[in-house]
Amino acid sequence: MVKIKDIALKCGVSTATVSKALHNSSELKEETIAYICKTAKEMGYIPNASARSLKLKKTYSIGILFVDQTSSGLRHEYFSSILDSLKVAAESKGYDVTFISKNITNNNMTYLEHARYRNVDGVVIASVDFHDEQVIELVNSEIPTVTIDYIYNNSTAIMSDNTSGMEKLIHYAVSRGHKKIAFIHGEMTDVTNKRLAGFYKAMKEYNLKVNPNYVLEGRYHDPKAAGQATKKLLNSGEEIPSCIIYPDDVSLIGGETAIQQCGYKIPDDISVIGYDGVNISRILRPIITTYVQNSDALGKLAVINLIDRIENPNTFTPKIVYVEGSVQDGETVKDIF
Amino acid sequence: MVKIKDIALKCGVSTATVSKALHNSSELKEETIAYICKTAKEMGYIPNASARSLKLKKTYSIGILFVDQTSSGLRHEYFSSILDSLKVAAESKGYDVTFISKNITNNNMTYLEHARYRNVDGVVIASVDFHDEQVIELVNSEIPTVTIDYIYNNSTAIMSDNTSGMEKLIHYAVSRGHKKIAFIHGEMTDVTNKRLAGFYKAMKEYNLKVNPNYVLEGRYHDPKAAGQATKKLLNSGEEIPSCIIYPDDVSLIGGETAIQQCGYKIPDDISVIGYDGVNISRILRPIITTYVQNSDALGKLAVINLIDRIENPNTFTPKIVYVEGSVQDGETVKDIF
DNA sequence: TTGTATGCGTTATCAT
DNA sequence: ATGATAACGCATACAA
Repeated sequence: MVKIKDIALKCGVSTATVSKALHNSSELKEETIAYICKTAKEMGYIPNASARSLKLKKTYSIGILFVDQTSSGLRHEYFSSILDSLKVAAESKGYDVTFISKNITNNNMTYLEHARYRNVDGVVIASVDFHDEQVIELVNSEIPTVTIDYIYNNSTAIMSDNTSGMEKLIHYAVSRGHKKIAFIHGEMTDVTNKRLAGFYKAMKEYNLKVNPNYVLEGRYHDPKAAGQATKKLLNSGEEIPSCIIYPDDVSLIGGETAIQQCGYKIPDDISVIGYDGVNISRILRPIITTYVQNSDALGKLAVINLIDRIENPNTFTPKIVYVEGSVQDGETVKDIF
Repeated sequence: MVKIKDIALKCGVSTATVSKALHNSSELKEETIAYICKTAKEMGYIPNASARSLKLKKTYSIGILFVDQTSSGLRHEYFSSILDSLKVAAESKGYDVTFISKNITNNNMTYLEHARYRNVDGVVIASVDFHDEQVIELVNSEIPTVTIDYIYNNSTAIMSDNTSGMEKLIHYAVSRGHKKIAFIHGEMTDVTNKRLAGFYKAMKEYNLKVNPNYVLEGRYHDPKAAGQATKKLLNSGEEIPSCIIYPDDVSLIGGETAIQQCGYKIPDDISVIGYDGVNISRILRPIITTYVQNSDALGKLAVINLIDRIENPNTFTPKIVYVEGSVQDGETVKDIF
């Protein structure tokens, strides 16, 4: 690998001059810069990030924290598309992306230790257990962080607006004439709480009574759980709802199967609504009526805000950025008037 | 950040001794090591990867190269699950994972330049245009590489065995009594060529004639293209096939819609077979009969082989590792005897 | 306008 | 068994 010293030798100047030339320093004569840069390119010079980082205490790389449990968040389209947009945004700003995890080497580092070890300039935290002590430690550290879908009081948060998302769905369902709306939600996480809040709030706005038996717990990305909850709902002896909202599009598919097994037709007898707006929701027939989360914007905004904080630490104050999605007008909700 | 010097000061020894202690050098007295390591931990010492890398010319990090076009490979479950398993395997070996791309900083680096800049110890190449000059440059460089689903003659390749995958599918279809088998394949890539080879080979083995009109081109992950090809097939005036094989599970869904629109029932009139075995294939009803690619094994093997090459450069010779998947016995193929 | 010298944190060689 | 010191490649304060 050719280094600054080599260029200096070839050009008959000092390493300092070369370094300055490569940074387009105004101290140097135009022609010196041109000459040095030209030979540097000819010699195939590539700076050494490690050396630079050691000197500058800055790596131009950001860490990305995805949970590293058995079934990583990466496998969910919502997160993989966040990762993708995040990566693109970071690269366009000159930052590289590195995964942060616990298990680096044998000497079990914490997230914070790992981030320090790699000297990342900041970390985007997504899809983790936000109550994990190690995550909290990281957020409270000197390392700039941005969280996705969770709010700490000292870190910027990019939020897919789950409350307004639910409100929009209820609004949509009501505008189609639905009044008996059931909500099968995911396990009790913060996201779920927000959706529940939106659900109750919107129902109240329309003066619709919420039948307590119409609110059931399923699990995210678990069609079987959704199916079970659906059957429980339909076999309870209670009047059946005209519309069921599911935790996500994948759960919805499990729900659809259960509904059909109970002898009902979609959407003629029962309408169904999903959440996420994953790719498949547009491919299946009937097209799924669902709430499309703007995962592209989430990833991009996370990076923009993180880098802004990194590069302007003085003007920084924690922000909460809400990202709105939109209702996908599919074919699983029937007009009933 | 506490550094070796701080520990040395506190312990009243030299930095050299601390460094040795932290590496469990046999030169040192047991008790010295114990004492130094204890205080190091107490002081919250974390090594500095940049400094270490500068000295050792080794970063304990590997690059991962995904295409960075508009629609990144990351969005396909096949690749995101490869990435996930790859990440887990790398971390368990003490290596971190960094994305390699073109656009780092303004001064458009090539893949190779980027890899050199970050001093990654090796690169896993997946989901790219393998004819891209920059990719070829990287593979031919001094940096160890492992490719996924493509073979260069001087780099280890981890291959999802597309030929035997197709053979297994044909075998499965034939064992169910099918003879009139159509194959809608993806655009003409190397993967497609392998699948075509497997298709023709297996058909020949069973002495089944391939109707040329039964082989059509669709596009990967494009249900619309699959639907069009399906309609072309069914409206050609030709006798309809009893079974259609699609480029992937998502395409299959588009095919199913087309088949139903043409007035046929699945699988009673026409059986369908997918490829990939994505999550959704198990969730939909009917469950998709498909070839499940072992993406976990692919990611893991890529890392294992890459690290092996990194750590044992002398004993290395390029290998080709074939990873077999298995037929998922779904509900979209009918027995016809 | 250019050069000299130093230090970033670590490891390794060679003394002691 | 431990310590002094140089070197890794780069950027910068300061000198010339």
